[in-house]
Amino acid sequence: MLTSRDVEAILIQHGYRLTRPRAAVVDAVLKYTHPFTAEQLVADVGTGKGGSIGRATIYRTLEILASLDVLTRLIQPDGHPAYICDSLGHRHHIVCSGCGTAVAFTFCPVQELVPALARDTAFEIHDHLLEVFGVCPSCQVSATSAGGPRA
Amino acid sequence: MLTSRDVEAILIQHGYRLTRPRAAVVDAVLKYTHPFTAEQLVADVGTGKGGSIGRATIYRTLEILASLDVLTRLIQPDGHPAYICDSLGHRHHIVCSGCGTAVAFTFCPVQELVPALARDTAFEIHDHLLEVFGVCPSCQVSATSAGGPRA
DNA sequence: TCATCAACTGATACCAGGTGTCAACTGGTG
DNA sequence: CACCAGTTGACACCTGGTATCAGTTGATGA
Repeated sequence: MLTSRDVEAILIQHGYRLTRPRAAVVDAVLKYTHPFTAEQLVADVGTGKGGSIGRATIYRTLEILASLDVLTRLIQPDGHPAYICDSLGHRHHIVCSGCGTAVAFTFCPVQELVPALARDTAFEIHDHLLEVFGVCPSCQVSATSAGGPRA
Repeated sequence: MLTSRDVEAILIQHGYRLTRPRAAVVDAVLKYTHPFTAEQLVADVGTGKGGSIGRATIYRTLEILASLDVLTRLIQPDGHPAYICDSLGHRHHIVCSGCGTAVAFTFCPVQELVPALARDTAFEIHDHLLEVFGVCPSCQVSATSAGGPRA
């Protein structure tokens, strides 16, 4: 698990300044256990709340953190982009459509598929996007205890 | 490959009326060989052009067609949603980041992963999202002939 | 400690994509 | 033909994200 020190070190390593607003964004980001949207972060640390960080700054910082692989950008079931911060490296997530909990998994089935896919389609494959959606154990329980799930 | 007749039959089968605007949207949709965005469709058949179909109607019709699996909703490399219409069933796409060409593949590596993932995470897995991005053969050629690719 | 300067910030206006509303219209049915 | 639910199109609105720019901040060297 990353700490704010780690992230700050990464920022500096890459030639970014460590400013107060950035530190605040990093702190907030590390507190999330679920995927969060940019707007959520704006609501949390944006102007008028505990913090007073401008929208633009927050979006810019998210951009930077994502480019440094500190944050992973993922797509929510409703199609909206979200971010999650767990640790470095290539990984995918299962996201609970009930409570939003995300669990990461490092095994990437697409990487195994890439050679065959490249051969079959003659495409040069550069990247991929994979999200899995489902219901986490605790949401399964509450759905059952609530009298059975209903579409 | 689907024809407009097929799609119209599907619509009626599911209790939707076959109206002139819907038929026009279906026709337009079937003409696309590449993934297209809703706004593109609005530009093509929307008010003021050859057609005169309202934005809302186009969005609504896309929604219906996607819910009937006539259209597949996919995510473009820039993160914007797009639609593609090739045929029915579960499938994924490789999208060329140069020209937008999409090639479908029916083999889904995620389905094989689902049991293990469900066991490991205790999630009930319902759905997934998979897009692969790359460069198609003809874009590879033009990149080379244009003096070599550049990051 | 101070001066300098580029990087950074926050406010604001703006833009694009998408949705909600509602009166008018249309197609299917009897 | 009359009726009515489903559908349409115009339009206002909302939301997420971006561009701009004057002012501020932090790192650096003297």
